[in-house]
Amino acid sequence: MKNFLADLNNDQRQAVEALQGPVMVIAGAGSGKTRVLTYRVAHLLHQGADAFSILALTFTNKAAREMRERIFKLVGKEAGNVWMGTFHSVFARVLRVEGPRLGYPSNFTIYDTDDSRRLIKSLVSELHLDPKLYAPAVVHGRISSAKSNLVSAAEYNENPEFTGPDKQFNRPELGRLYTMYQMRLFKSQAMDFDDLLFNMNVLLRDFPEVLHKYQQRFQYIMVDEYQDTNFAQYLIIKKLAAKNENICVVGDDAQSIYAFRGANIQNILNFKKDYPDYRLFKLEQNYRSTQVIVEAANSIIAQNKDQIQKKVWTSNEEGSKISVLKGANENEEGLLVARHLFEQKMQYQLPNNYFAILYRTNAQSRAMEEALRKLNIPYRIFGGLSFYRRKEIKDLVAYFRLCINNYDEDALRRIINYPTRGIGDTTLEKAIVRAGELNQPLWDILSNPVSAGLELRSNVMNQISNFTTMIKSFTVQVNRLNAYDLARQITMSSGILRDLKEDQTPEGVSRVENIDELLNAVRDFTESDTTPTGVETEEGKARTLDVFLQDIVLLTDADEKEDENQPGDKVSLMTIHAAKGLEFQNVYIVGLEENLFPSFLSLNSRSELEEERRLFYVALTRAEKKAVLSFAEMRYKYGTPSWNEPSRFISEIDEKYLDVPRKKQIPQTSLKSLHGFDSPEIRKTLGGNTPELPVGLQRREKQTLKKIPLPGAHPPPSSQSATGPTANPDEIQPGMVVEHERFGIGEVTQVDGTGANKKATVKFESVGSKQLLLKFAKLRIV
DNA sequence: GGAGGCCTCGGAAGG
DNA sequence: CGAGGCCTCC
Repeated sequence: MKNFLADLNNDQRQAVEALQGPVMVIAGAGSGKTRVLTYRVAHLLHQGADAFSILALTFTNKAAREMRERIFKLVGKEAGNVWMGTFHSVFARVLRVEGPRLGYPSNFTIYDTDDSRRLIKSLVSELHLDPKLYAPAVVHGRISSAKSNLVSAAEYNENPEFTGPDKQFNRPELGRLYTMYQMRLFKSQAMDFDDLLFNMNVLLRDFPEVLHKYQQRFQYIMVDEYQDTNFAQYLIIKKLAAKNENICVVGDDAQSIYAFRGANIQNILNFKKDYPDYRLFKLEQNYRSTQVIVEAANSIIAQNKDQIQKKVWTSNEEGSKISVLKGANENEEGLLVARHLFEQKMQYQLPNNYFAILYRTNAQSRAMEEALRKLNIPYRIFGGLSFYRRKEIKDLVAYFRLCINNYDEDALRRIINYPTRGIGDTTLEKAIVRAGELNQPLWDILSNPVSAGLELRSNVMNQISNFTTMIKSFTVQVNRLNAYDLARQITMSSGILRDLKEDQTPEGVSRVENIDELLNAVRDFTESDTTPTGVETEEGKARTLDVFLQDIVLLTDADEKEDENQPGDKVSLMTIHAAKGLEFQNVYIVGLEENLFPSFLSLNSRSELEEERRLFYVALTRAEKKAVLSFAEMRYKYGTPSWNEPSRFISEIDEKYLDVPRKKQIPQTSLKSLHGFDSPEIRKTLGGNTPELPVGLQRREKQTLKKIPLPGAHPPPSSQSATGPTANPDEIQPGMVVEHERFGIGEVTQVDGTGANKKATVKFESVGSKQLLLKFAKLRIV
């Protein structure tokens, strides 16, 4: 057996070997975080742990897949039995089993964000509310935020803390919308993404036998990117881990960039409060980047107040300094970047895929694309519309959904008249009203229109009957045919393909190709032994369409393979958010201007500004060898020109890491001339700068959303543990009286192990007996 | 039901 | 400026 622990440095190995008890690993950028997680799982398996008792949670399918592959390389096929996946996929899997306790069938449908918004839009219209005030995205955001904080619709409506701001913003019906939204989801036998976490919490809260069962099953729990967890996720982990407390969370507070979508950095800062006898490991050696990049990144992040102290360092080469490019406008910036990239590529003979261009907002990609095209440099943009969110795919998938779950109202409404079959808005409207009056699902009304008292012309009645009969004929096949055969049958008989083929434009042809691509994916699934998200299908379990469908809603564009029509060696273009977790030899961070990066929306609060700074930290630490920063003196924003100073983040980097003395490259004179140019007169003639009022309104909305308090919320973080004079581990002997910074005075009753593994059993006056690893316990001999 | 004109609005994005 | 939603008109 290969001693794979030898592949690890000292800190990594300790984190891997600390299998029992609560463990927090603070992993600096590029410090081998994934390595620790994967080796930990491998080590657990080598130590005899049952693969089925290990739960490893990630935020993206990609991270889960990569981890699984790496564990497979270390331990072989046993890796397939580890519960490994995203929060959503793992708990969806549990809810397929336990959902009936909450009244959901095990084949419940999962609504994605688009489905949820469509439902809200329809509710707003049914209630005759102002669609501008109750924009689906706003309403959904508020509901989502409540659910992420485990606030139910009933609690929401009772609590003025939520309803107050709604009234204030002229949206008094928001609570009612939340209630109705949940009712409609339930009637559709559907959960949205937030429900997967919310309902998992309900299960663990209300069903002690379920709690017990999964506490028993998941003996070892690991969580990646812990700094990104929200309250609902935090509480699930805490409950599941409560019995064994074999919980290991890995993260980096310096890379927390998702507070805006509910991530709560307090979860990482307060781990020590939840698990007072936790062990903390810091991975501080960076293996990715040059000294210049590591040190420059350190000098940036040092400006933040909220952080866990650590010193990231590297033994890599010093490397070349960070270049700064200045363009007169965004197009010139693009050209300078493209030229610089081209020169690097030629000088060092590098492939295109060694380069990435990172930006703050998607809109910045255009200038970069144009410049790259001019120089014939191939590129790939990440972060477009995901395959499964395209209209033609959602339409066909809606057929699949409706066949599997006849009560899926969103799917029903989406396809009842697509392709056109004479069941128009008026008819649908009547049926919906009737469904409301009888409090019955829309599907039941349409299945029995006569007994429901629907009065329609006979040919419309016929069309409805044809439609429901067709769907039912598919439904009975779900368990008889394999996924591919049924999917093909639906595609052919529904008329979708015929409809799409009528459109001979390039877009139309591409839509037909996409349908083919979806069918290929179904065939792959039918013939393979894993689901689309990579979970192994159970032995002997049929590859039916419902199993396929359960999975694909959890996929995103990040899970898609490269365009097969245009494979090859390309420069990567993406937002910094999308670049998290990736690395490139050469990284360009563009658009480094005040009001863009940091975003003007972040400038009013320290915490938001600090998140922008962490974002810049993430961007810089993606680079292995060379980082280049660029900015434009002027760029068009919404069609009007705007002038901004170079970003503060450039000047926050210690000058010695920049390859041009900053005084020359971004000289004060330049700033002055910028100011001179940006005179009120000029702004006036050019039609002003950015709009002000809508921005202000937006900001306030966001802040009230964030005000939703967390039930059982954490107190604010405390400072790091003090480092007083501590005893050498060798001195500790049984019988000694020692003092621990947190547990107080106690007597050493036993000492085991040697070296780094040496631990003492101490009987404390206040908290009783504790086992402490002496390397970390910081005991003072009294 | 679809084409075309008009209006509005603009952050980052996992599942 | 440009994308997307909505309305109108055929």
